[in-house]
Amino acid sequence: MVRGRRDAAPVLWHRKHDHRRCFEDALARAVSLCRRCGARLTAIRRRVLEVVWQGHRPLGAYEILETLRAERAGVAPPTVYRALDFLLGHGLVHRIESLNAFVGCSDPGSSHGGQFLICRTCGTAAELNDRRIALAIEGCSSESGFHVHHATIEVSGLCPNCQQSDAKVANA
Amino acid sequence: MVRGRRDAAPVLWHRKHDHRRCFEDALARAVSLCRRCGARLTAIRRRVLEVVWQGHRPLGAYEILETLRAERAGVAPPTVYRALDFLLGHGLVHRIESLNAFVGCSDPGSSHGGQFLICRTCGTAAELNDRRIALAIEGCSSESGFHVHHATIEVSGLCPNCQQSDAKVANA
DNA sequence: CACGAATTGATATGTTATAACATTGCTCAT
DNA sequence: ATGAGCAATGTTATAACATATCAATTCGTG
Repeated sequence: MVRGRRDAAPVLWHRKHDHRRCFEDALARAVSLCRRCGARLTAIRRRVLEVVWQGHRPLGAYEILETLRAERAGVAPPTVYRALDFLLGHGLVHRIESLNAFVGCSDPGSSHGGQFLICRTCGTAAELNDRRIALAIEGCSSESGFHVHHATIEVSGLCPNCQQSDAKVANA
Repeated sequence: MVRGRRDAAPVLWHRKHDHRRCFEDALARAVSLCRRCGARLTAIRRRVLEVVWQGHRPLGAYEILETLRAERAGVAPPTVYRALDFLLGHGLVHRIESLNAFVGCSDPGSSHGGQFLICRTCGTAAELNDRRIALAIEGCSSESGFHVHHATIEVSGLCPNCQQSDAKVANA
């Protein structure tokens, strides 16, 4: 449970990153993952996944809804929530509890709780998946006799870019 | 930031625990803490704190509201939310993001993010405050150049009691 | 093609949280 | 004492997030 796989996370802010590329990769992985397990990545589900990925920050369900409504009439909240449930169930997106928002999973296919660094200035969220954190939590929990099912880890703070911006403002 | 102070957490489930006593202690600490920093622990705020502590599991704002309404007429949501904001601001309660609920802080006065073990069967939440977890998160974050402000850590699973109950059911 | 199951549409409603402004009541300088 | 200033609370309305329910449609399969 709560298996971390990478120690060095490919954090969003480390380098300029090709948004289109990362999004297309995610979509391709989703398609192949669904094909393998016989799940139906229908048009709506696929579109919701695209919208979530293109936002590249956690999006609220009603933000997604607005985007869909601009494309086709008559989309209602249940449509979005059902698509999100599907995507959550297949590990293609994560829910950010502290924001009531959703974000694409950067490592679908591997079973893992999400670990997120969320910038409270620019709103971007980087998915971390660090074994040390998972192990620390698993360790403490089992010392208390607690059996872990899922760990929600959401760290709020300042991303590197926004720290710089802050400094500039302070110096001005 | 996110300083853990104890390594061995006094987890709720370790022993039978005197509910009245723990609640009275919490209230006494709150009173003295507010006196020291000049904050006004008014009747409403105090009552909300009592209700939250007596629940001894995370309570939703509207659950608290119902309790208050049974005692005095005309209490509305803002009343509860304002009291909760005050209590959150002074570190007397924590918000559980994954439940949209509130729980008394077992260690007010020390600055700390909350770490919670939440049983998905009985609903109780035990506050942990483990340095190892805090350090792991601080470490990973700073490796990514991220400056931590607040860490939300909410672990869902089975408490010792409910693991036993499950086993009994399975054997029956 | 017809069947059953999964998906989506449509409407209504439940749940959580805050905005906005009026009122009360306390403190403190005069 | 007294009233200006401010913090707290009351009151109403509404925003934001989420789900229940049932009808209609679509899709894969025999």
